[in-house]
Amino acid sequence: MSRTAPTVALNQSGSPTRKGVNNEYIYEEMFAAILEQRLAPGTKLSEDTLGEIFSVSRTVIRAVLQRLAHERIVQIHPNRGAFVSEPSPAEAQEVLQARRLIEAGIVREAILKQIPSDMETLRRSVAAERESLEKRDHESWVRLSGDFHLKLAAIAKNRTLAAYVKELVSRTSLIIVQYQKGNVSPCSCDEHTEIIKAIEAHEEERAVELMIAHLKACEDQLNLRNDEVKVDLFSIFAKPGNRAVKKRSVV
Amino acid sequence: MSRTAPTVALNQSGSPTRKGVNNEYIYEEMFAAILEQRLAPGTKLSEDTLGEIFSVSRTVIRAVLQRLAHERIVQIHPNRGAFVSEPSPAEAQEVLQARRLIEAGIVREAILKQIPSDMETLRRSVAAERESLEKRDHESWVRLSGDFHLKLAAIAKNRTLAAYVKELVSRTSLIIVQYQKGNVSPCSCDEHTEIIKAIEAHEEERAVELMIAHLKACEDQLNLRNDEVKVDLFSIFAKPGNRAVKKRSVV
DNA sequence: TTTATTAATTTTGTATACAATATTTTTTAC
DNA sequence: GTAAAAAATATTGTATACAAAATTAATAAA
Repeated sequence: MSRTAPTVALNQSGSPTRKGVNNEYIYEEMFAAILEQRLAPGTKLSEDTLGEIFSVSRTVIRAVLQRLAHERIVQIHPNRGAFVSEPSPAEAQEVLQARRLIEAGIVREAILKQIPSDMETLRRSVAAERESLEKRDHESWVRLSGDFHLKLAAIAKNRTLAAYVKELVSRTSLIIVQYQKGNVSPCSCDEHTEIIKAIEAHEEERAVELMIAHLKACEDQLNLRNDEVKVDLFSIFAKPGNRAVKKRSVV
Repeated sequence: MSRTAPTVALNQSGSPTRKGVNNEYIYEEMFAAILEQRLAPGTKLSEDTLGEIFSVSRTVIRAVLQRLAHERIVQIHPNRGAFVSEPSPAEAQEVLQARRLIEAGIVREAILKQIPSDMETLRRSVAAERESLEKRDHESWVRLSGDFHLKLAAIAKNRTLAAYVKELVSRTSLIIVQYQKGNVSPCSCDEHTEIIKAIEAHEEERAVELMIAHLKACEDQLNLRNDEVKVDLFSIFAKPGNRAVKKRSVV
């Protein structure tokens, strides 16, 4: 069968849509919305609502949510729906530990595989990061700060490891939203610059140490003691024989 | 609304099925079928056929295929369907490189986190592996050989890294099916045993070196030169002015 | 009023229907 | 008989309908 022009259909909003093109767009939109903190951790992601927003059926939304769930950005509770992930302190430590291991390997490989233009790409990334920091544009900074690590991973020419880094960087963003103590440390750009220099100079051990220290610093800026989390109000107020406090219900 | 017994529906095969329980079962079945080589790389996974086999609609099958695709066991070609992955030589090298990096880290962490019963678990795993090897049960051996790495990853108590190892071990199975040169090396069990001993003795550098050597040995047993792959028959038979050979068509 | 039970509503899980694309078969021209 | 074109068939992508479960609202009992 010969076709001169692709057949198109109209969805309910009237905009033309070819088969199978919405999916990726919707994924990118939701991914960005979560990472840029327009959707806070814990937010319910209703299939119907999202379907309305993007003018597609729940079928498409469900596929996107499942993909995000596999990347750990979204958590699906069976029969209850999808929610923006709320990583636990233990999970946060796991993610940072995984990053130290994998990104140390990325640094070593990047030193071997680098070509001059690669380092130029990294420097531009840091420049954009510094700019957003000066503009106090926190949302951009979070994204660009992660971007450096993604670009570095790309240089190592291992798509499998790069995919893991992408996932881990995304999860780190969610972790930072939940557990960052005070304000953002402005030193991150300088640390990135130091890493670039070490890679460029083929100083392998130094580059690796800088990367590990950088990620440790990130973890140190988090408040991972589960203080406000899981405060058991019952055990605080319940005194023996205190009839004013009702018995603990099954929750 | 109070329920004394869960409501059940009957699917077309007449077996009772509660909402949302099929999914995981079907995933496990398909995962096992691929890893045990009952489904060869390249096999088309038709949604309709699989739906018939498991007595569910394409909706459920599609979700499972998407999950397998995200784990790189299955490859989805848009509008053409899902196929059992056929990893390229480049992808094979990527996967083995990623394993060396991540499993080296797993070994270091396992040395720190291990409790005596862990090493017993690993020894039992190797014993099962040796048994399947003696019985010439190749399918069991492939599975059990990977199982050792999964159990080791579990000891390191990092679920994120363990999930990556699971994915990489699965992909390695597919790679072995495609690229293993001769017969299986019977030394794998011994290498696993040596790794256990080194971990138990807290000999960190030796344990790491053994693991890396083990995975390098695995890679060395593969024929990753793309010889029979992409043989261009046209360039072999086409001689200038040879009218007996038809012109190359677009393939 | 408060708590437990029941009903109503909402939302997810799955099957099915239809549309878009790919594949196969048939037809037609040479 | 071969090759190209067209029709027929099959398969995937998406919307929708209905079922199952969860959530919320309403009612009844204490």
